[in-house]
Amino acid sequence: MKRLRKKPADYHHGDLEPALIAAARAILEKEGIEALSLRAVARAVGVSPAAPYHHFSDKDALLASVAAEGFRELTTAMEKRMTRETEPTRRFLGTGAGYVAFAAANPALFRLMFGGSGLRFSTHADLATAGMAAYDVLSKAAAAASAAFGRDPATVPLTMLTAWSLVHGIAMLVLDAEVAPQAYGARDAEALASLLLERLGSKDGLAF
Amino acid sequence: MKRLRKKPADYHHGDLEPALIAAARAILEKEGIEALSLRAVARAVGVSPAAPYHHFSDKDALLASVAAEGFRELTTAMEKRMTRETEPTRRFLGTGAGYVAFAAANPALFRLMFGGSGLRFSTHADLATAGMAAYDVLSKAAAAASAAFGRDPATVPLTMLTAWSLVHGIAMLVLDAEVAPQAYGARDAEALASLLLERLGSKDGLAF
DNA sequence: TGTACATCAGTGAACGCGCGTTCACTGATGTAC
DNA sequence: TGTACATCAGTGAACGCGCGTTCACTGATGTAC
Repeated sequence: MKRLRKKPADYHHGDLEPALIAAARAILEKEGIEALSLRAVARAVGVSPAAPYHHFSDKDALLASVAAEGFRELTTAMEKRMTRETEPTRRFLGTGAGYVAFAAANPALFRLMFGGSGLRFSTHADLATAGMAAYDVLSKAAAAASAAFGRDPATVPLTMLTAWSLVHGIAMLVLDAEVAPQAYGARDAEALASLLLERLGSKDGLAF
Repeated sequence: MKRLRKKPADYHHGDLEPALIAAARAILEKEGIEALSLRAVARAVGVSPAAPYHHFSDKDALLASVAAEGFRELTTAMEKRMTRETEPTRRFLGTGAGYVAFAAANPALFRLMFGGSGLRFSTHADLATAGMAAYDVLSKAAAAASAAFGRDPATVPLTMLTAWSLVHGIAMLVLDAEVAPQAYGARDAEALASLLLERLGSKDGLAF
């Protein structure tokens, strides 16, 4: 059990690491990636500029932690959205909708997660793990949908990649204000993604 | 010795504006967006840090010009790739392949064009125009393909958006190293995009 | 035709700024005895 | 039990840096006469 700290003038913050990550996310969404400096994060938490170095080896490590948290939330967003359905195809569509809903709710974080800064999966194990977990949700849902539809399992990777690309693309385009969901009669990005995915999945819905 | 300066002919650069844009692109691709400062660009061209201000009101204006040039090249990349084909469907597929090929050849520029920094179309008319022109190529090709296939013209916007999202998504994912074309038996990003697009366009190619 | 001169397109120094990171330090805390 | 002390998690000042932008300036150029 953690002992209660006296709130004012506490020399030791107690939960600095998660607090820094949370503050970084807040700055990211409110002021954008270019305002996200280590000093700004420390300032937001009310701590000296050197304090973060007791929890992160450098700025990149903090960014990687923020991105990893993002992937974990993306994973649960997809899972939650998926478990609202029982039919395999609808569950697959649900993961896509969850993906886009997450992106729309966390635009700057989403961009950070997907290469917005120079973060490398290869140098941050935690980030790579979290990324893989998110990938797996999409992948397994695609496999289940494909199987339920009686399709050759060999086609699963391409089906999965098609859906992922579509969903990632629409998320990015809406984030960039390149596409307005309303222009297509959709309430929001998630609805637009569902629309496109359903059209994609329906036989001869898209032949051209 | 004051007399030892550059040869007089060099005092006026003569083509500084395009030279700055070219240098900015080179830095962008070689060193990344975070290395792209106005001073670095001036340095690359061999000009004082204040010189760019005679051609661009501020750093953002230079970035917007670079992005606009990117959109113009994207447009011609799609057009060139499209005109290699005669059949409307294949022409449409060609625009998508051209789109991805451009992204793969100019990753950092592509990211700049699509919201990588905080550039706003609304504040840079030139950029907006160039963006629209690129959009039109894709849009018209989609309409032609749809018509040739005898589909309801009302479905064109969604077909176009589906293809755009797919192509934009696969471009981004390959740029982020999130997806390796080789893992899908494709030579490169362009080949992978063609693969997905063809599968998409073929009747019952993707039902799930 | 030659020239005065306005305009253009550079220079180079300076400005204030916020950044990432390091350093020696110190207050708080947990634990062995 | 009380206490000494190692360890932990902060502080605050300082570092060097490169940035965007401004300023007064000057050399080069084009043109009216």
